[in-house]
Amino acid sequence: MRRSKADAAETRQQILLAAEQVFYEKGVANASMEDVARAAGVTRGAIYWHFSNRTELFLELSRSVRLPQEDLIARELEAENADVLSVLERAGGDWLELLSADAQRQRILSILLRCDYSGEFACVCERQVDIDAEHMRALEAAFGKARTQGRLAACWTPQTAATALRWMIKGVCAEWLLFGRRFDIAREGREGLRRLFLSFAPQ
Amino acid sequence: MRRSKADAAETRQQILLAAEQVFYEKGVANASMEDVARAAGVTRGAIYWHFSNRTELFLELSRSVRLPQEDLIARELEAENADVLSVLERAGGDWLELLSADAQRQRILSILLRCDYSGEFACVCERQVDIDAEHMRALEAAFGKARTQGRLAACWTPQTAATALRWMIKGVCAEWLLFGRRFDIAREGREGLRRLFLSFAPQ
DNA sequence: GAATTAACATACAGACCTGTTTGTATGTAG
DNA sequence: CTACATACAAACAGGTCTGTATGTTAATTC
Repeated sequence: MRRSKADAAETRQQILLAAEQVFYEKGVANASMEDVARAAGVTRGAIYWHFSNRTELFLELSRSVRLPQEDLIARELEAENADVLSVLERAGGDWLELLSADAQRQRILSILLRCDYSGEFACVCERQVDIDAEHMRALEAAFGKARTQGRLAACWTPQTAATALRWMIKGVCAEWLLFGRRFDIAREGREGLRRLFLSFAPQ
Repeated sequence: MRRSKADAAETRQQILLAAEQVFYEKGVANASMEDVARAAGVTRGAIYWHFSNRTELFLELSRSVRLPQEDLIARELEAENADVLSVLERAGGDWLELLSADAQRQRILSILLRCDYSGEFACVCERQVDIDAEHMRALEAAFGKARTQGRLAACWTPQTAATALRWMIKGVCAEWLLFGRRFDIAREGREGLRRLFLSFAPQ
């Protein structure tokens, strides 16, 4: 029962969706390929046709979400001469709000956070680390620009400011996603960012 | 070959030490009991004698480390009328320094961070959440005291300050432990705390 | 000092789960 | 229209890991 090319693409997408659901519920390591297959309405054969193994399926899944990094970078770059800090603050807040409204993004981020990267999934982790490093460079550049504009308080360096921002966003995401989403991440996140950026500003 | 009570206790300790090593290297889910047994110089029989299953072994291991919470609380409580904020800042910094010098603590925290708590290990996670909640109450109380002393800037509430502090410590620990310990956590951690607590202070 | 029992080692049954292979029906190119 | 490649399903082979049951020896107990 050969399907057409378009059918196959849809099957692949179904598998990714199912993997997202199942990995989210059982964790990447605990979910069997059979679980994923059943959720996708296919057999393991289909999965192994489209993906060579679980790790690659996971890798592909991780590629399908934009992390805060990428969005933040995009926002920051488009603001040439504007007030870099307020752009960054708004971009961070917007991203948190986007996250709070997008269940799929929440699931994928949860999977990435809850996963144990030691062993077979190390390569997935490495990719995250790479993205992270690039993001840090961009953030530091942005804070450097703020510094030359005289908009960064003396007690912060571009590096420490970027680090603090990164820690806060990572912290709030982890807190919210891993422990039952027990607060309003958009509101409290923006509030946290507001206070942090207040301390970034001179005086 | 029945051993004496003292011998048995030592065996148990050896198993815990081995579990720490193996779980750290392979992750809790990926390590087999056989791995742990071999590292401890016993057989799986010994492990199953002392611990009913892997989850309980893991739980016991998690009990053997003091998290930042507990130490911070202790420090904070002993400071009755002193400057709460500087006590908290120093306690946080001290704890990070302690962590940076204690390889065992690093390993256990790494295990706890990297572990996937969905499924069988949910109970371990719950314990962490409970400790966390209690810690937050204590921290909020401390910041509340600072507020009544007029030492907390108007833009912070006890709750938001406690949250920010928690996020920062969690963030720096996760960053350092999970991604190759690529910076001086004691120094940069203290620096981050310093800046955060500067923004806590009035003016 | 016999009986008991604690502290393991060893052996075993069986549950998964993975990766592969084989089969097959159907698009699709020539 | 035929030959082949594609997109799977189904069956298979093998390994690993867990939990338990049972054996064994030496501490304790009385």
